[in-house]
Amino acid sequence: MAATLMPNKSDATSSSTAAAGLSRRESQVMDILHRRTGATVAEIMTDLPDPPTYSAVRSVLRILGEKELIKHREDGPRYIYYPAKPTETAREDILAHVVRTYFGDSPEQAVTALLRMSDVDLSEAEIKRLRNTIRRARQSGR
Amino acid sequence: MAATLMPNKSDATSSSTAAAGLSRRESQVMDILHRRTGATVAEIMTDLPDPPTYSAVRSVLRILGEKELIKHREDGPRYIYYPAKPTETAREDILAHVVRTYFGDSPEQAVTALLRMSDVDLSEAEIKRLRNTIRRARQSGR
DNA sequence: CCTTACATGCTGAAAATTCAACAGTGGCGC
DNA sequence: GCGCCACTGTTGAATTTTCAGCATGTAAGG
Repeated sequence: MAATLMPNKSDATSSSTAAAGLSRRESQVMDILHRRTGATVAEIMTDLPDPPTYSAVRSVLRILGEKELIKHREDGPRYIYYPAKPTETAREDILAHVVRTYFGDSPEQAVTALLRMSDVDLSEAEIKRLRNTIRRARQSGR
Repeated sequence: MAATLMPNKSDATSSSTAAAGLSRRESQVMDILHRRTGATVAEIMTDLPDPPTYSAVRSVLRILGEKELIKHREDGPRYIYYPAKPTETAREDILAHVVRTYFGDSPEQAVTALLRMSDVDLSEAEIKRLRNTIRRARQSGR
């Protein structure tokens, strides 16, 4: 049943960094943290679009910390910041958001777009693995 | 000067609404516009997380217009706003961003996550279509 | 023809975000 | 031991974002 993914729960936007209620800079930093699986302030600063000062980055980091969206671990003299929730969790959230927002709640269409977008990069092995995944889904699901 | 000052070559984050340089509200509105394929101010207001006043929405719309991110068409007495660039284009942008940020540049992994996330919703017909898509990619791509 | 309802366009202010300077702390080489 | 360097912690201000009120215009209804 569940024709689509889910009936509209409530909020129109829920977790695509900014859509989740984060400011521009906050989103950018979170993205970097996910992409690098943790990073130092210097690294974050390097990856940021219009590199602000060191202090500016630290301010954003502090706010993200207060919102409990990130944690930090000591690495000798400096800190390494990383998302409080695993990237895996964030993946689901953002995929759900993207599918709902840009693909009319159709995961299949998203998959198709994904494949078409990168087909030249798909190796045979990867395609094979994909087919397995699909087969598995087909068997277990229904 | 720390050795880590690098001119930003092509920004780390670049097109996931907010990551693209939009503010929180701006992102939310753009998302709604994509999701509804055009909407009136009233509709936008309804879908917005913490519904602000009519005027507030219009302000955001005005700014988005100045940035040429949206257009509007007249529908009798009111306007219908819609993204300046087709949703199709936005899809590619955001997918590229998501894949790069959350899936280590691996489209396959994204596809897998997508399938796993929604496998129970995949109908046989859809799976079949998917397999066709994959086969096509395999043949044409390489 | 006049009134009402609802929409847009605009302006100025409140709130939030973004930023930079300054102060404090600990490690490392000299 | 002493100074130097890199880093974190904090505060206050500039900029941007977000918002609401007011003025104006147009179509529908009496």
